[in-house]
Amino acid sequence: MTDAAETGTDRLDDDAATGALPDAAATGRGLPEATLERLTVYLRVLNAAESEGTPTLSSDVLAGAAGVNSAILRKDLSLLGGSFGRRGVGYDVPRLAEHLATTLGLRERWRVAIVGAGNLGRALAGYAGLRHNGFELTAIFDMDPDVVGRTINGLVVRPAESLEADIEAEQVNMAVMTLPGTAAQRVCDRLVAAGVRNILNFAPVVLQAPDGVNIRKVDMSRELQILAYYAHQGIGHQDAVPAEDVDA
Amino acid sequence: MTDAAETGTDRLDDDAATGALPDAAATGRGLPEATLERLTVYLRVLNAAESEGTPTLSSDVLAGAAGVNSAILRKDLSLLGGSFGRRGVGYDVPRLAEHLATTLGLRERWRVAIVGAGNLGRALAGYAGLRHNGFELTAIFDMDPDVVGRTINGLVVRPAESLEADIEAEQVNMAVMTLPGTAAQRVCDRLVAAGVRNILNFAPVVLQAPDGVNIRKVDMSRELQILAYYAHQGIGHQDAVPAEDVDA
DNA sequence: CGGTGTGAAAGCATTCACAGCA
DNA sequence: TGCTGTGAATGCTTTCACACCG
Repeated sequence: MTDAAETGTDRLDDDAATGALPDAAATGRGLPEATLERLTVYLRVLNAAESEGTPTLSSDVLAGAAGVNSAILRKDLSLLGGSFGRRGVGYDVPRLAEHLATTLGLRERWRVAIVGAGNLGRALAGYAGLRHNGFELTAIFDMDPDVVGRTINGLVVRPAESLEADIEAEQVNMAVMTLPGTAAQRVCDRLVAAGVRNILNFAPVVLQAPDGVNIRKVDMSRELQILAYYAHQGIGHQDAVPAEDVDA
Repeated sequence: MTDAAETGTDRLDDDAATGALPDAAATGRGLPEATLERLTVYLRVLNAAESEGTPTLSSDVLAGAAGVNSAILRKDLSLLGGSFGRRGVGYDVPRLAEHLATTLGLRERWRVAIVGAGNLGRALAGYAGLRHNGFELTAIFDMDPDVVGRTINGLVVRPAESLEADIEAEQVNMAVMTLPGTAAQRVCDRLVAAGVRNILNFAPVVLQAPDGVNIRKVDMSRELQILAYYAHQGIGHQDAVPAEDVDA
């Protein structure tokens, strides 16, 4: 009943509740959510800088490119422990990038299954950001017999029936759910039963799952609605950088 | 240079930086970001309950279905001003739903253009959550001549060249960017120049935009990376409800 | 100097706990 | 009695400001 029943050709939604960890920051493990979100942005900027051969970046420049102020960037990096900057110089780009990637767990091997081969599932299957960073797309499932058997990005879409067996056989340890809200909770239960402990959910539904299962939600209609709110109420929310000249 | 260059068949990414408003809460306008995110979830649950004919919902039940605790739900609703619950009974479902929708600006008419007709753009075009809630999909644009002219969900894909003219002619006031990172900043500039002040960005890029432009970002690779972090570091982040029996 | 790293202060958000109304 | 609405307390996050180093 928690299900807003979004059905149709596509399978969508995005969101990310802000569950804080029990105890966090200062320990080196257990970084604050807010910091984690920024780390992913820093990493992206660093990767871009690295592939351009930029050797170092000051906190001002890096922060500008990431759309945050430099104080919080330095604080974020200080939570990571090691010292990656040199005073008077800046941060060593490759070293910091590597450290961030490791901290985020991107040096592990993530075997990802996509469940739901609609437009959104196909979009994700071809998404470069998935293929990079240690994410290995292993399987795509769908319930629709017309879709099963088709090839997407080199992978044959498999029937939902083989979910459990394939997940175990291929050691899938991360799942992306791109399916209608009506099917989401059932599929989630099956994924969990099959041993998956990490789920990225695009269905517009609040999933119930046992403790120990990591779930994140991406909810596009949430983002649209919040945008509508800011547009409606006095214009002027800014999520982007206020037109400063920033360019790593 | 802030661009991580994600290219390919699809056009993806999701994220949402947490830009707080200047002064917020208590005034009735300017609700905290965190509250806004939850309001959209409450609204979804309320809509579901309403279409099932449930007349009232207690804060415990509503909170459970939304995946939050009841204290924060009551606090969130109290920020809205009006009193929508009756002590000893609960909240009047249709009344509260209507109030939330109005507060979020969903009773305005939003004329939305999608820029980028890849898989992700197509997924969004067919997304029921867009058609509901006052969002009216007005136009879809793409740069690829092979895609221009195709019909998606009843709309013919238009060439990027006509972006400015069409936006003005059809009074588009909200844009969704589902295109590669490499094109994102240029398109954003054009949208802003054409008068669009509300943008939902799926490209994996930090956009620069002048003050007064509302931008939100949805970044899937961010969500994947944060999931990887929790999976890597001691398992156990929970974003879903810890398997309580909640069902509106 | 220029720029990092970090305590201490300020600002937000969440939780508690209870008064008050139906 | 049951459940809302809300001040007060707690706990996070961000910002400030400055010591310290190359």
